[in-house]
Amino acid sequence: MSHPLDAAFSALADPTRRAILTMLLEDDMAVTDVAEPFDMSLAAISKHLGILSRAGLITQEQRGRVKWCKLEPDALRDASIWMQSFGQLEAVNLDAFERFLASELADDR
Amino acid sequence: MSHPLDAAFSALADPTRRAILTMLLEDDMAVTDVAEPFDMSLAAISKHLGILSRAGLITQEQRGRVKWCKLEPDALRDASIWMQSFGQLEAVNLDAFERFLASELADDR
DNA sequence: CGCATATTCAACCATTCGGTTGAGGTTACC
DNA sequence: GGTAACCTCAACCGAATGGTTGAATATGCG
Repeated sequence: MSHPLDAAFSALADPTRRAILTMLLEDDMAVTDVAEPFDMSLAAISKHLGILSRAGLITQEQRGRVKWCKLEPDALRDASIWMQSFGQLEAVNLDAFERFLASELADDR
Repeated sequence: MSHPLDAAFSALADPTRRAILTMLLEDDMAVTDVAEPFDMSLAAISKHLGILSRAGLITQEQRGRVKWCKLEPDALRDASIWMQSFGQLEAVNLDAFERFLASELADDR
């Protein structure tokens, strides 16, 4: 799973993980509190959090004996942009975009 | 995998499938032509197309002996909307989009 | 110190995933 | 009609996924 989008999208593919992200939208939470509403073991939730963390969708900060989980909304941006490109390319003039890209790459040295 | 978002995101999690979607952005294609640039069997591509189709990201129309694959960009909307709810991802600005695509092309997998 | 709390680790299990191969069913062409 | 082109099906395989349990590791508290 080398590409970062792989990690992001496959992290988002699980409903439990999406629910966790939604919870974190309201506030940062400790692992145990994240686990509370779910009907599965704490260890399972811990794994889910690891996956979200490795995908960059959350960060975890240890403070004392509790580990706080924090949403990292920026990480959703690349994935969001990738998806929106399918809607937007119609609006955007593709030729102009390609010329832009060519000049961008040319300038870049 | 009951929730439609599950299907959409997990379909997007595979780089081969994202590459297929990108190809279909340019034009509708026959299954064999979709498969051509990839270093894997036709049957494997056929499976990928089935997954994309079941996720609603493409539609396939049989015409004669060839089955045409067509991008269904609307299907990305729900997933996109879901992601937008996370924070201040202001509507994608074109600069970010272009930078992203440039880097995407650069690491060319 | 001793015990409870918070979290992860390790081993295991069933299921799904992404690929292969080989056979088969349609459709088009000479 | 025979053959080639297009695509899927079915069976199989190794690896990854999502869950379990029980033990282990820190940290905080009385």
